[in-house]
Amino acid sequence: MSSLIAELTAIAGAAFAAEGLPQELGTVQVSDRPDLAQFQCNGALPAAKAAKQNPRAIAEKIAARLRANPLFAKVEIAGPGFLNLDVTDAALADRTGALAADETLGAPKTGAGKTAIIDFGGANVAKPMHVGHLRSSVIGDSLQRLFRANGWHVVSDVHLGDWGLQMGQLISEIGHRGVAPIYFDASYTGPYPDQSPVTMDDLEEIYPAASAMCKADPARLEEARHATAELQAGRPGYRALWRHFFEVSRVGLEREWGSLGIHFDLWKGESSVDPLVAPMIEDLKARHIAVESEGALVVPVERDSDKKEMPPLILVKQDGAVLYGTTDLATIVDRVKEQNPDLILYVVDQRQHLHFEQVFRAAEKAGLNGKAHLEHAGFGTMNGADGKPFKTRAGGVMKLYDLIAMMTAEAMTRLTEAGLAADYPPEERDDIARKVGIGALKFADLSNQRQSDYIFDLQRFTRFEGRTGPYLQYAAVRIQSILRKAQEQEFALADASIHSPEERKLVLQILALPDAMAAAEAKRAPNILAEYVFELAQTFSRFYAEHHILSETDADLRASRLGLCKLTLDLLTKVLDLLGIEVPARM
RNA sequence: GCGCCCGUAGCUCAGCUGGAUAGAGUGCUGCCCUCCGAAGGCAGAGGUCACAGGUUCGAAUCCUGUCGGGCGCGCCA
Repeated sequence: MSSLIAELTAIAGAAFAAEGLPQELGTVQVSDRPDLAQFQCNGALPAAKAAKQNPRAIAEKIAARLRANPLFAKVEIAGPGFLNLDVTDAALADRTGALAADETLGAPKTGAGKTAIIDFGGANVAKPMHVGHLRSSVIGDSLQRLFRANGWHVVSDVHLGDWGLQMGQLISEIGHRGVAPIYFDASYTGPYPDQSPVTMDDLEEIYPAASAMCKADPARLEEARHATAELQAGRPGYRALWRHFFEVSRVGLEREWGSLGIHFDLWKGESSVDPLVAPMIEDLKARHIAVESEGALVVPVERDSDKKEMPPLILVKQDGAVLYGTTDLATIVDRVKEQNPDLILYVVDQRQHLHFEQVFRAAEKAGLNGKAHLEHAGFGTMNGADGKPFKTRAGGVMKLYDLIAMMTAEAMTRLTEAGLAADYPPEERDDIARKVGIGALKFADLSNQRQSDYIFDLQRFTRFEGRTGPYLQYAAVRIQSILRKAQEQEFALADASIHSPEERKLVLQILALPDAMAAAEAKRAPNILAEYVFELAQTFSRFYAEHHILSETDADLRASRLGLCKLTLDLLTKVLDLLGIEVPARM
């Protein structure tokens, strides 16, 4: 099914075409002036400009054609030539019934038959997740949910950082500590123990220590570099140890993302494409796409049209090691071979934009990307109240785990203050606090425009008033409560019909969902969904404040209003789900 | 030095493929619970859309410049 806006646009487009004007001029949008009309079409203005005619005269011709269509309750010309349109209540109710009957709630099928790989998460093996991973995870997860809902075949990939120097640093540090000598015995050929010699907690302690050691002592750094090279060359003991790091980390990371309701289809990493690197380099050299420069092997990616300096992508550095641009390129080769995607979307910090531009150019130059459109959906940083990247009070990097604990604790405080869930079992209270805390964090993050930085404000995010996650969860819970009572009284539900301005506005907002989903996908912008769902809740509140529902004595009217409640709840739940936010059963 | 992003209400932010009176939340003032969860609803005050030019019938939106802020710029990821 198509959206109402799409239907109106098609009708208006046909009217323009019938007048010998471009069909695209028929674009219909929700009116900027809801006091004047439900929808508007501005096409007569550019048409007049091109044809050097009076816009009102053109608008009049279009209006005459539209008036012949019984769909419209009103077709008016206003101002310099705006077409103001109202749709009949019968048509609105009809479209609403169709949307309610559709199990996807009218999701636009923009991705039908297409495959997207979404690369997000950005975590590293052996390192705990911190606030820097929050946005990639939350935005990437919302995009994977949205793309799936819109009919895409989505493959999400964490693309772990698991193959660089940090691995060599860990290995050499463990060697020095002598906690697992068997892995360092060059004469031993295995098998190696199944049980990891280190836990995630160990790694969290060892990694910073190893990193500091390498910084302080050039000899240790050299050792780490050597260990990295040996690992990549396949030394059995190091490979076995690395496998332990990977598995131990994976368990920890899955638990952490799991607590946020985030899941990945693939747990690949830089190491996964290691076997593809050497053949790829040989291929690029043979085709003279990769050339030698200052002792390194690079792919020049500058173009004549560049306004800025565009450094080449370095594939192999002077010492023979490969860089993350190399593994990124090999990952494209792997993805094209495995999935043949139409789109590869990288949800990574905006500061890496130049890097991705280099990688994409190199991939396109070498024809490695198949039919895939390569796109970097960058995002800004989460800052503290001082406008600088968010830190703990002590000034250190805040772990994601601690941030979530903080949000959950604050949510519990708010619930207690409001006297909510007071007599529920403790486990349920904890569960509600967790959902509210995470919902607050996700909604705050996702309601900002993706590219811009934003300021973390614990108090503001967890409020139940205003534009917050908790407010939306509360709105949904309140409707659930109404429906529960309706069920207890065995009240019937019916398709929505329109008897008042508040009902009409709510129906119009409901019918706009497919457009919000399409726009959010096109711009890779979850904030469009966040805005939509907030407006939906607000529109419902106005309807709710104005009308009796359970206490309505006219049974047909009551059934229609209950139907509207149910549909609103379904949409609220669905859009919150697209944002990765759960609604508690009660609170 | 070169380049990218940003500057909108006291505060936090939308809006930016040009279009009618620039929006929301919060904060402030006032009104609304003998009825479904008032964590709500209604109303009001609050803006030279950083500044200066330009294009256009029309600019927060496009172009140029200035000022202010953030970020990036070959062998880290």
